[in-house]
Amino acid sequence: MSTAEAGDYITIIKPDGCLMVHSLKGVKPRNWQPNTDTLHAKLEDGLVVLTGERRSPCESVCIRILECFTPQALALREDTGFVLSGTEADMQRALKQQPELIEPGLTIIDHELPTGVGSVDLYARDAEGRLAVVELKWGKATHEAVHQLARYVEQVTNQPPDTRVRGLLVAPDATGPALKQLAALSLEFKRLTALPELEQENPQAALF
Amino acid sequence: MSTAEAGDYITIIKPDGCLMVHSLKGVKPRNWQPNTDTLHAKLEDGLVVLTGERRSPCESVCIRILECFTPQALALREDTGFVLSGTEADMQRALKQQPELIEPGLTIIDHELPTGVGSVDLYARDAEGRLAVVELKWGKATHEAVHQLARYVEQVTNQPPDTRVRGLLVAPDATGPALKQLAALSLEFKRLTALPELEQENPQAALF
DNA sequence: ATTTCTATGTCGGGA
DNA sequence: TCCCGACGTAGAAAT
Repeated sequence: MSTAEAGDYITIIKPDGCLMVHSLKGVKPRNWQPNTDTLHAKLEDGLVVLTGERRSPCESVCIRILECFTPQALALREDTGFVLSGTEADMQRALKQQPELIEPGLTIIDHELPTGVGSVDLYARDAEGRLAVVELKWGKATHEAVHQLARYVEQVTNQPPDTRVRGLLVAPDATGPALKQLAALSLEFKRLTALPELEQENPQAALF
Repeated sequence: MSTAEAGDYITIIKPDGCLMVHSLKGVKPRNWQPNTDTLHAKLEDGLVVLTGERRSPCESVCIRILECFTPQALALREDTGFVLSGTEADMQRALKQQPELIEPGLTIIDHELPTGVGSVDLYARDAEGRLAVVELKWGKATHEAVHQLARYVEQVTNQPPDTRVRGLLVAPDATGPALKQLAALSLEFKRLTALPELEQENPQAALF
C-alpha cells in the first residue's frame, strides 16, 4: 500500500502490461506495476480513474487523473531489435574467443560453470596446465568481486582433483580494498581496458 | 559500450538529466543514462543525432533519430509530492508504534541500528527480558533475508553482554528454503499480513 | 565524490 | 508458476 500526492506525472502503459508513472526526476518511475492483467477506466466524481490489477502477486494501482495534458495512443512496431549489450556478456564472449588477452597460453575449458555458490565466468587452464578460475568485471572491481572469486576458487579447489587453482580477476580497474584483499588471498588481478571489436553478426542501422 | 538496432522507441529526457529510451516492453528502459551533464543535438547525414554526455562515470549515449513521430516539450511543475511509500519504512514505523503486533510484551529499544553488517530493522526486548533482533520484509522473505538476520543476530550476540539473542523474521510470507534455513539456525518466523492504518500525517489529494 | 546497502528492485532462466 | 541469481541495477545514506 502506497500513496503519492497529486502532481504532474507522465503515465506510460505498454502492451506487455507494464504501467509506469514517472515524475520529473529519476530513471525509476514514481510508481509502477509490471505484468498488469486488467486495466479499467471509470468516471468517479468527474475524474477519470485508471485501475490496473494484477494477480500473482495480487496488487493494483489506481490513478486519479485530475487533468490530462497530452493523451496519446502510439502504435510502436514489434520489438524487432536486440540489445547487443557490450557488457559482461560481450566481454565473456570476446575473451572466450581470445583468451590470450588475459594471459598467453591460456585455454578456455568452460564458461558460466555453476559451482554451487554462483557461476564462474570462465574456467580455464594456463600454459603450465594449472586450472584457473576467471572472474570478469566490466566496471571497477570491488571487494565483492574478490569475495566472489575467492568463493569460486575455494569451491573448485574442493573438487576431487584438489589441486591448487589460480584465481584471476579481470577488470579495467579495481578499488583499493579489492586489491589488498586479492593480495591477501593470493589471487591475481589482470587489468584489461580495451577489447578489440568482435565481428558484427548482424550489422544494421544502429540506434545508440 | 552497447548498441541497439533501429526500431520504435519512446525517448524521455527529464530536467534532472535522466535520459531514457523505452522500447515497447518492460519497466526498465532499453537504454538510459542518469545524471546526463550535457545534451547536444546535431545533424548527421540528414538525421538528428542526440548525444548525452556524462562525467563520473565518463560515458555517453548517442541516439540517431531516423524518424520522429510526436516530439513534445512538457513543463511539469516542480516535484511537490512525496511518496508515502507504505513499504518497509511504513511497516517499521507501524510496528515501532505497535510492537505487540509482532509478539505480546515486546518493547522496541531501537530501530535502524547499525551493526557493522547492515542495519537491524528493529531491536527489541521481549516479555522475558531477552534481546530480540527483528528483520522486516514487506514481500516474501527469501533465504537472503534469513542470511541477513543471521548475520545481525551473530553481530549482536558478539557484543559485550554476550547473552543469547532471539532473531525474528517478520514478513507476510517466506520461501521454502528460507523457512528451512530459519529452523536450522534457531531463528523464528512471524507471519504478519495486515497492518492497521497509521494516522495520516498530511492528507492530500491522492494520486494512487 | 566515492563506497556501501537497500529495494514494490526488474529481468531472464531453470525446475 | 515459482524460485534463484545477475544487473550498466538505481537511489540514498554514510564516509
